[in-house]
Amino acid sequence: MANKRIQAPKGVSEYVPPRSKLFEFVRESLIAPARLAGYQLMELPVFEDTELFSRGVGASTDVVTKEMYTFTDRGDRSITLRPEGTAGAMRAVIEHGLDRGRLPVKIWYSGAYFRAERPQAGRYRQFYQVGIEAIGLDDPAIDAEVIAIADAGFKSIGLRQYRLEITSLGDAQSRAAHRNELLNYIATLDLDEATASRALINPLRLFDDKREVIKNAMAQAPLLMDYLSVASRQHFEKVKSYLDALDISYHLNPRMVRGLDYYTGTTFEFVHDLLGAQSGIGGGGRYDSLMAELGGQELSGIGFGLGVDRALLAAEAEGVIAIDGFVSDLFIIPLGDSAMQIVLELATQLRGAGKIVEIAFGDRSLKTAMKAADKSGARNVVVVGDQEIASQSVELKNMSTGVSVSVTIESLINAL
RNA sequence: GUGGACGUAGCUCAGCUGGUAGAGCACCCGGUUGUGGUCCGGGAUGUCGCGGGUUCGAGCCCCGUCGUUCACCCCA
Repeated sequence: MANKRIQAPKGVSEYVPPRSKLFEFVRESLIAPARLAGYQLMELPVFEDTELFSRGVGASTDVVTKEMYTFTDRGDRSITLRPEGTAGAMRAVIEHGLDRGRLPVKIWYSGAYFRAERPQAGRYRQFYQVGIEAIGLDDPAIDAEVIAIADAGFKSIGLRQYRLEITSLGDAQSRAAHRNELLNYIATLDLDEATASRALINPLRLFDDKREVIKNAMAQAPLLMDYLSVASRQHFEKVKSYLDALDISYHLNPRMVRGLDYYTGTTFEFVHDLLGAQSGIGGGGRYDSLMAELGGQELSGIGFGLGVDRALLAAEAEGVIAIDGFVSDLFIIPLGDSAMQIVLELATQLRGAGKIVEIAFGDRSLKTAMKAADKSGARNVVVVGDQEIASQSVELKNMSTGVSVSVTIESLINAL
């Protein structure tokens, strides 16, 4: 009886050579600007107490109500695979007392997140995000800095065909004032049951509906932007002026809706043109009450999450990155067993000096080994046999020019 | 979760109105004596996603299932 072939779980994204190199490049590029701005790493668990998300992300959100991987562990605890990064980061900040220390707390993180959705292009059940959080400052300048960091990441990959959309969700009083007006307006509409019940949970959702009928119906709906309190309005105006000063272009989108309940004030989203239905490559915003909600100090914060999978897809769609061959510095071909011992040692030495060095294993013919060297993408090749061991020198062959030069084994490192 | 399309060698795909599988690329070996990329010769590879059904006979038809993909939904 043949063994059943085991496949990866449905909808996970995975990266294997040679494309994994692009993934690595994209992930590192996205987070590099945060490092340069003084953000520090936080490495967190991929699973948390379920309550962290129902309280932090919001019990009414789709993410919490129907997309979480929740299970009971052996100690009868309800555990959930993290669907996003901010709640866990806040939990850790509070647990380690960072919110009682020097402010702002500036952290970055990177890793896998989980959502049990139906898979689609750019939407996976396990996906990768990098994110940052800046906690403990209300200064609109840091809103602009956070947005600028995300933008710098995308730009450094070479992405061009994306746009930044921003809005302000205001403070609690702004939203309360608007919510009443909006519900009154929605009450005048003739909606199907599903839409109506969604509207009751979060009326802002209707702004995001893609159906033409709803779009038209919502065209005259009151906008939150027009109900901002004086403080919220001033804050948002400042953020915009800083973005202008940074020469970061943005589109005001007063109808933007975010799926996580904790967002307040400045909120933003990066949308890419070439990605189909799953076009958001990153997003984030300010959260005024999340820290307190999770039992920490009453501090406001702002952060973002950028989709590594989608940024990679976008970069490929734009043709700004492509798989190139693997390149190494040196390929060493040992002839015979005593040569192998020396080569093993030599390779270790060169690698210690930071050189990428591969060895021809398997005792194959020289011709075959040369072919292997060619295919490996090595810039240089040396053969080590009895002659070389006796003379302590090797012919260093440049694979692109075909030219060899004689160098002593000792000085090989300088010749690479 | 709902609906549509798809699932044949590592990859891209072909396979006529059902008669038990092929191409290109890639891969492996060789073209003698210690040097690759071209060329020539040779070679391996698939339980045709999986399970069941119809049939004398199924990669081709039917059902189920798993997966992929696109849209809805949702969002990174």
